[in-house]
Amino acid sequence: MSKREVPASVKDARLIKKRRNQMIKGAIALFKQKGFHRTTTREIAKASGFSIGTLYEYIRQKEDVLYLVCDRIYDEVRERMEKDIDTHQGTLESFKLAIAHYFKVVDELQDEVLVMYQEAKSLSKESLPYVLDKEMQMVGMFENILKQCVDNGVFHLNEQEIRLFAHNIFVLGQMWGFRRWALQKMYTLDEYIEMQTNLLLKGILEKRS
Amino acid sequence: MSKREVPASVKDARLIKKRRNQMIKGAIALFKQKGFHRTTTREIAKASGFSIGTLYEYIRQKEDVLYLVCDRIYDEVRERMEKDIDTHQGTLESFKLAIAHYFKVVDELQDEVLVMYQEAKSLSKESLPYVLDKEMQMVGMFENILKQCVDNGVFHLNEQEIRLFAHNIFVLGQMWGFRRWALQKMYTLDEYIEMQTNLLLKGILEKRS
Amino acid sequence: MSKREVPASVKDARLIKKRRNQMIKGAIALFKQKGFHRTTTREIAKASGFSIGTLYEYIRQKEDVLYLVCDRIYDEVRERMEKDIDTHQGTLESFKLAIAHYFKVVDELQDEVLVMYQEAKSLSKESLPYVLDKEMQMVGMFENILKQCVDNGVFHLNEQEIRLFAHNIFVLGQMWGFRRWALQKMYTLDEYIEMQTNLLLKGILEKRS
Amino acid sequence: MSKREVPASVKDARLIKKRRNQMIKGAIALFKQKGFHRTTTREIAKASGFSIGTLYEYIRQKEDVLYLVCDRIYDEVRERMEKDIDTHQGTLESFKLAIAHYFKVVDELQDEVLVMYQEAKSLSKESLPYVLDKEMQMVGMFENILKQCVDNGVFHLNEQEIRLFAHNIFVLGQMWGFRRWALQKMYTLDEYIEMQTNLLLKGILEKRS
DNA sequence: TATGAATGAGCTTTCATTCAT
DNA sequence: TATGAATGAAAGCTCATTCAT
Repeated sequence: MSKREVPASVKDARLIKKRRNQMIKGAIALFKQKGFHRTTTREIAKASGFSIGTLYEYIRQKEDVLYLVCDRIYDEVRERMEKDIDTHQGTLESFKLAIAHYFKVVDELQDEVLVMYQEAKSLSKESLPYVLDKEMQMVGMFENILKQCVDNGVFHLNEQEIRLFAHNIFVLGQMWGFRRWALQKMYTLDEYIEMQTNLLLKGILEKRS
Repeated sequence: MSKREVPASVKDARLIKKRRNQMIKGAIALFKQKGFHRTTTREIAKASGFSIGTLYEYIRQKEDVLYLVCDRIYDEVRERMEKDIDTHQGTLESFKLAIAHYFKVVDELQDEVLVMYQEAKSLSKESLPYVLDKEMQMVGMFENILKQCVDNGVFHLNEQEIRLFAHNIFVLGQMWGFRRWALQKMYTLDEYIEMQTNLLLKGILEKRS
Repeated sequence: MSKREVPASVKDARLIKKRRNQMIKGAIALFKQKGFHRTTTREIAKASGFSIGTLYEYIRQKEDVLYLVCDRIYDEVRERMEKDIDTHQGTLESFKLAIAHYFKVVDELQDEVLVMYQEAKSLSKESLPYVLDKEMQMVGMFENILKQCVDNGVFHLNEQEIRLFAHNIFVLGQMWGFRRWALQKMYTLDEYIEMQTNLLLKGILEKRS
Repeated sequence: MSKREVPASVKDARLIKKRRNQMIKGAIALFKQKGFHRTTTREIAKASGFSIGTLYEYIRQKEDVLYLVCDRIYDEVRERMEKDIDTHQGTLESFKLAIAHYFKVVDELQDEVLVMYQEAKSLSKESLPYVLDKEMQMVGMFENILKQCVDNGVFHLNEQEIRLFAHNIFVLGQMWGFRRWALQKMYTLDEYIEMQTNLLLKGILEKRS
């Protein structure tokens, strides 16, 4: 799985990359403002700095733009996560740092995350699985971190609990973005991170000893 | 706030209620399948059992249908919650029951909740606040339950924590619906309820004393 | 010719008269504002003080309203003309008075005249002749006045000239209404009357001896 | 003032000119038959020789077509007037020629003039002033001619009279078109010109000397 | 490769007219 | 006679997509 090939008429791979970068950048800006459906292909072309004809040299359908955008956003998030996080330590501290870092990445990319969050459902039956797969990889990252901690005896969680917990972390992170209208009025990002970390951890830390 | 009046050309209030019920029912079925944007007004009319002309006797714009749908879904959720839940007991057991009940309601209405979840953002700047307001009322319900428990000494939480916790409960409930493609493959509803309740509770229960 | 029967479902002639009066009054007010095409039958019904269903008890088609309106406006103009003008004197003074009076009537009914002027063209091929016929009767009135004057030796005009002159008077009167955006900024009604009368008269008054 | 820019999506100015010419020609033909309101945009597109989509590449709204049509007709009328008329001579003969020429132009373009005459009022508040301005320029042309004659002592008229007279000429010219159902049955164009010229002139020629 | 004019299916919305009550 | 809910044809307009240049 991992990547759906979006066919282009143009051959030059270098050019494809360049043009698609322009396209993704322009499209995200537009999708933020008006959503996928209310954005026209002409607008995307214009925001990308080329003509509508050129746009269609690099995609087949409008929906391809959405796929490329979603794909890119996940790459971006994962890249930032991987750059700064060591998922293999398996200590309480590394777990806390991972959460904090993830929440910060969501905060930085909150517009992008929101776009993907709201528009991914408009992907075709064909494209959606690729994006969901990427999402599961992100969740999988949290699973791995948790597993390391469990292996090290920091937490006691079974397989099922690890999975659910990873989902919770993933969603509570996104929540900072998609419920910003409520949350960001009440807390700073740091407060949010601290409170959520506490709540999450208290739930699973071994309390007897 | 509480309700935006959607203007109708027809005067008979009873009829408005009846027709709008048909409309909401038809629209939800369609929005489930194809989303708001891909559903046409003609389809809505047809699914509602009347003509396109009649549809427009009961709304002014397509978007009104979406508002009506969102509004109804929240009423439905709240109604079911209120019917079976006593929010004033302030006991651990009542808290657990409230969560379990909420999760069950989300499960029963999962299509509806998903629709509202995914499409609400397409509401106009004018309508959105009304829907967000309803959402905050739901969150407020959890806040109240938590407050009662805190007052009774069941939990120790400050104002900020209560609020965040209420949001978490709300979102983790919805999560059962909007991440069903992952979660419902892994757990039954009862398992989900039990595990989440555990995780949530362990985080806040007073452990020593 | 003289009148086209607009069929009504209702039998009671008295009622027909009453309802049509309401209708004409309401319609004129609306046509003034927005023209015939932009006025809906619902608006006409409402402005008339009854329901759309009732409206259609007294007409067959929307266009009938326009016909009734045009018909009424001509009656109104003619009625006012006939009330105050003696067309049989054949003196210079009576001619001047007739013109002045006509111009004053146009001024008083300028909205109505404008409506008829602008909308009559929307009448069907069937109705239009009846309205044009009424218009010709008005022109005929001026012809008669002119003829009397010619018979009395006040003017020297042949048949052709009388006819054209009557048209000129008719149109220059209406002009006060339909070019009001220009004329009424430059002249008062009295100035307009005086100047036009002078110009008209100098052209035909016997100048020698 | 002088011209309202009607925005086009297409950039090639040459093409815009060409397509709009087709459009204007097609639209005039249709407006003649059925008026602006009863003509559909699809009909205009078809009569112009292109698709509805293409039509909207060259205008923004249906009303723009009407504006373009009115604008063109005035240009056409003025162009023809300017080509053959010297407005600066200030002789009786040149005045007569100007009237005759104007009446002939109205006769040649009588369908166009009629269209503009009947439909201009359907222009939006935004466009109308531009058309009225053009109309005033035409009237201004007659004013100038009259002024020259007054300066040369051919007529004795004050400012106010010149203005009114110019309006009269303008309207009596149009009258040949918009009352053709009556006038053109009674007179030939030449007769009409001669009679109107006589009536107009006798009114203002200096009679004593 | 890049362009942008052309296309037309399809959208939302309106409104004259009907007819059961 | 009066009502107004129901209808659906038809309107204006948009926009994803194509293709000749």
